[in-house]
Amino acid sequence: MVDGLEMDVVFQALSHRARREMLARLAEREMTVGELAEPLAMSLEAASKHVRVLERAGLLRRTIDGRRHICGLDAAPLASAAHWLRFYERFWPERLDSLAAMFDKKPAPKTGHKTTRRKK
Amino acid sequence: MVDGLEMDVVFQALSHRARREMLARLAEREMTVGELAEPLAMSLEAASKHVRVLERAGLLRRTIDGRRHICGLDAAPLASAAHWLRFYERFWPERLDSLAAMFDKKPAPKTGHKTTRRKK
DNA sequence: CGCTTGCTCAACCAAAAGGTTGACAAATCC
DNA sequence: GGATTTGTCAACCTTTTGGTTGAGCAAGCG
Repeated sequence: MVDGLEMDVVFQALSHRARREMLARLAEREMTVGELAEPLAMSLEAASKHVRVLERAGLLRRTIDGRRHICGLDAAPLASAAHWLRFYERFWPERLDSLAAMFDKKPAPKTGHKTTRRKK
Repeated sequence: MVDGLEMDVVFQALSHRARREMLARLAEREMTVGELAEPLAMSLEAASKHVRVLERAGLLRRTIDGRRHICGLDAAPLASAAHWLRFYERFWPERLDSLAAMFDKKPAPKTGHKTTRRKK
């Protein structure tokens, strides 16, 4: 079971919507910190902190060009994460249909997450 | 780009080593909270909190059997996470060799993460 | 019955996360 | 040179996270 300490920081970086959106946009093209911050409903400094988190996780590489900081995606740590997840493939339905269903469902079948009680 | 709010809670659940270890052990067999807690260097209550975090993320299902709480793996949210990650496949080296290398390297090639400076 | 086991709850705590604002530094523009 | 743009730093605040301990409850066991 491959599971470095690095995983902590990678998964944690992925656990915030704003950071995932940054990665998604970096997948299209390189961007400055300001560009990354622009669509986000927060201060530039807050966005800048998110950039730093991604950088610490190794998901973002920064090139300083004058006063602009140009950010690029580094997906390598995502490969590690995917590799870690792959171990559990055997436990989820292999047909992607049912996976797709998880995203499409209208009111969502109310995933009960009910705590069942065994033969009272 | 599929990216539900649920992702926050899943990735966050995965961001702690103890919780990942719990999942790994649940992949082998169902376990009680006490069993999950046993190998961990923390109080039972602390471990119990981790179990709760996994439960909130939908990664763990609990069945109450008398005084014992029996926990089982639910890998479905991991499928969502894997699906999210797959989008970035195109950005990492497809040969698994290099991925394997990332884990095997002895002193690790000191991933510089150096901030480069453009044509001063 | 009374003790032990398995677990949660409540209170508390320190540290980290996520956000703000104001000041400042360094490039670039005019 | 002066103003503007781009981003960081520092201080501060609130909420969440991760841990502790002590109490308590509900099953099971002798």
